[in-house]
Amino acid sequence: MPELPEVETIVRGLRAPLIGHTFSGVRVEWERMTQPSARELRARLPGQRVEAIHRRGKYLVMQLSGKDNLIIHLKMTGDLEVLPADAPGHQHDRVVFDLENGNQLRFRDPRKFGRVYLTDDPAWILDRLGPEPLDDDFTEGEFLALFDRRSGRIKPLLLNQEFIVGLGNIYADEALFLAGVRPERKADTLLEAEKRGLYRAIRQVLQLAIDQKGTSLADETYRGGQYQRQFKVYDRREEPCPKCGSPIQRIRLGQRSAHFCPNCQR
DNA sequence: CTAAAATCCTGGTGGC
DNA sequence: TGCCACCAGGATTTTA
Repeated sequence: MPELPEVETIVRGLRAPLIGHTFSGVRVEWERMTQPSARELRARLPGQRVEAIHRRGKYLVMQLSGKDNLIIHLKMTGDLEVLPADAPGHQHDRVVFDLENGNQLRFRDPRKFGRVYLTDDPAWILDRLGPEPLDDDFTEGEFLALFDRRSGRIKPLLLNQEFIVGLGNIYADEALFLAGVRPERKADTLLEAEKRGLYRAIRQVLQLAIDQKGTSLADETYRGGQYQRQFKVYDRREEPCPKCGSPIQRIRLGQRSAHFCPNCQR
């Protein structure tokens, strides 16, 4: 599942092949994945050049020369790659963008959860998002302030992109392990020292994962990252905790799995 | 306002 | 071997 480190890795890889190049067409294989419609994409996208590519949370944002923004969310199983137009296609290619230089940007997504937006006003998509955990100016004090009037359990809260962006099920579990906090703890019961530890843990886990070019899982399209080798708790049910040897537990929390060490996390 | 459940999707898996 | 129920989860929508 592409989370912040995977999207960041993909963004960095797309800059060289895309920036300065111009879209010449688009083919949509699954209508529900684009907004606006495929018809409108075909009318508006051709002729627009990619001027910059950024990441905001788990969204990939391409600034285009025609004042539009092409915004893509990979959700669970999406992946993007640039290939020559005559390279063999893939069964799960859902949206294929033609470029004037003879290449294609291909959005592959077996589960069809991904989304493609074209808009001249990205605010309606991006404005609700919480702070970027790795920004230099995202301070410990700002993180502490996020807990105002928050009473739900900490794990679902970390997954809420309006609270803070970038964490998905993997890195939320890993950050909570590093901070020594149980996923089912109520947010308003965390001590200030625990919140400070969680702030550091989130930034450490995400930065290390970016350094490893993200995580590659067997049932997902995204490949190349190595962070799965660093998992301390995620997908390690009944395996020994790397700190104390206790069996890692897996529970369900907010319709998601949560992994933790019952001894090291309180 | 916040919290939590339901929803969208398909490929892989385990049980029989 | 085939069939089928079930599981994985990011973000939006619905419900409380």
